[in-house]
Amino acid sequence: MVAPWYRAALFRVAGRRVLLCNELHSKMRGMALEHAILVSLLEQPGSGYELARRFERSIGRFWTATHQQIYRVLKRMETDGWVTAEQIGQEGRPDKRSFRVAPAGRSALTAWLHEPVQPEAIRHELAVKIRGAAFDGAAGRSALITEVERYRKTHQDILARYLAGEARDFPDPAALDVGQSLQHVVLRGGIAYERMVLTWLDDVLATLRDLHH
Amino acid sequence: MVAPWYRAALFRVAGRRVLLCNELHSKMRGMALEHAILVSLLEQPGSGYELARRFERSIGRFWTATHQQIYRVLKRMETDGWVTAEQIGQEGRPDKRSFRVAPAGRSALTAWLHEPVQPEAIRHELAVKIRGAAFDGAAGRSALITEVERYRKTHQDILARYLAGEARDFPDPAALDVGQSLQHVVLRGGIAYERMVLTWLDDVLATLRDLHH
DNA sequence: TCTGACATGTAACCAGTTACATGATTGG
DNA sequence: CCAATCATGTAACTGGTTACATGTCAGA
Repeated sequence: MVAPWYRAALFRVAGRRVLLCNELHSKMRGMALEHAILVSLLEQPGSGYELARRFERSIGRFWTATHQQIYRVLKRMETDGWVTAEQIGQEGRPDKRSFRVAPAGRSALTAWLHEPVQPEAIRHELAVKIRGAAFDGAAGRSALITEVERYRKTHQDILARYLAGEARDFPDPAALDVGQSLQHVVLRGGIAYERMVLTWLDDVLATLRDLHH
Repeated sequence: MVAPWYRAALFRVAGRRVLLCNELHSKMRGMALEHAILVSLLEQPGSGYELARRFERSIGRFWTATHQQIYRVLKRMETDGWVTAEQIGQEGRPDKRSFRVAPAGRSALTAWLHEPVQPEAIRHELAVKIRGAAFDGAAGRSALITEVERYRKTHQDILARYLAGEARDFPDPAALDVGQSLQHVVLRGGIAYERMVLTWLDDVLATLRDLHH
C-alpha cells in the first residue's frame, strides 16, 4: 500500500516499475512549522517567546509547536533570510529578539499558499481507545466512561474560551477588515469542531452506558 | 513556554529549578502506532499488507500509517513478543505472514487503555492557509476559493464512503455486539466530523466570496 | 523568600515520511 | 502486453518531542 499521490507516480519504464518522485513531487511537501510562523509574524511581529504563546492560543489549535521547536525553526529561517531579528532592550524584563518577515519569507509563503491543500492527517487517540475497549472487559469500559467525562470537560473549557475570544475580538462581525474576517472564519471552524466533539462525546457516553446495561 | 504537563513538573531544589520528568512522566507517553495495530489485530488477525489496507479505510481515519512503517513496527512488536506470526502459503498469490496478538501484547494494550487520553494534536493546514490569504491579495484569495471547492469535494466523497459503509456494516443498530457497537460509535464520530467540515467549508466559501464583493 | 511570568536556548532521541526496491499472478 | 492487486521490505532523512539548562524581575 502506498499513499495516493505516491501511487500516482508509479510508472513502468522498459518493463520495470519506477518511481519518479523527486521530479514530480519535490515541491508538493506539505507545510512545516515555517509557514505558520510566517503567517503569525505577518499578522504581528514578535519574539520567539511571544510566538510560543500565540501557538498556545489561536494558531496552536491548528498547528502545535513547543518553544524549543519554534526557536530552532526561527534560527533556520533567519539564516535563510526569511525573517530578520531586531534586538529590543526592555526595562524590568530580559531583552528579546523581535522577528519580522523579510521579502524572501513573504515569497516563500506565497508559493506555499498556491500549492494544493494536503489532506489533513487526523490522529485521534480516543477513537482507537474506544475500539480497544472491546477487549478490556466491562470494568475497563466503566473506567473509560470516567475518562471520557474528564476529557469532555477539557473540550467544554476549550469551547468556552473560544466563545469568550469571539465575543472579545469580533464584537461587530459587520465591521471587520480582510485579515480579521479570515481570522474569524478560522475561529468559527474551531468552535464548530469543539461543538461537534462535545455532541459526539455525548453519543460515546450514551453508547458506553448502554453497553453497561 | 512549556507544554502544560511539563510545567507541572517544575520544581525548585535548593534555589535551582529542576525538572523531574523521567520519574513523573515516563509512563505518560501517548500512543504510537503499536496500539492501533494491536486493536486492529485483536479485531481480526492479518498480514502487514492487510493492516495497511485497513489503515487506508477504517482505522486510518484516526491514525494514519504507511505500509513501510507498519512492517517496521510489526517487526519490533514481534521481537518484543507482542505479536506472533504464522506463515501462510497461498496458491496463486505470494505467501503472507499473518500476525496475531500474543499475551504480552494484550497486556501492553490494557496498560495503555488505562492511561489518560492525551489531548489531540490537530494539524489543519487549510486553517493556516486561510489566515495566510490575508497576505496574498485578491487574486490569491480567488485562487483559494477554487482550491477550497476542490478540497470540499474530497470531504464530500469521504462522507459518502462513510455513509455507505455504515449502511453496509451496521444495517440493524439494535442487533450489535460490544465490538460492533464501539466500531459504530467511532464511525459516527467520523461522519459527524465530515459533516462539520462541509458546513464549515461552506462558511469559508461564503466568507471568501463576500471579501471578493 | 518563593512563585510565576518573561526570555532563550542545546542535545538526544524517535516516530513518521519519502525514495527506492523486488517479484508473482490475474484480468482486460 | 499492460495495469492492478497482492506481498514485503531497506535506507536516508526530517520534523517534532522530551529532557535538561540558565538567568531576570515583579509581586504575594
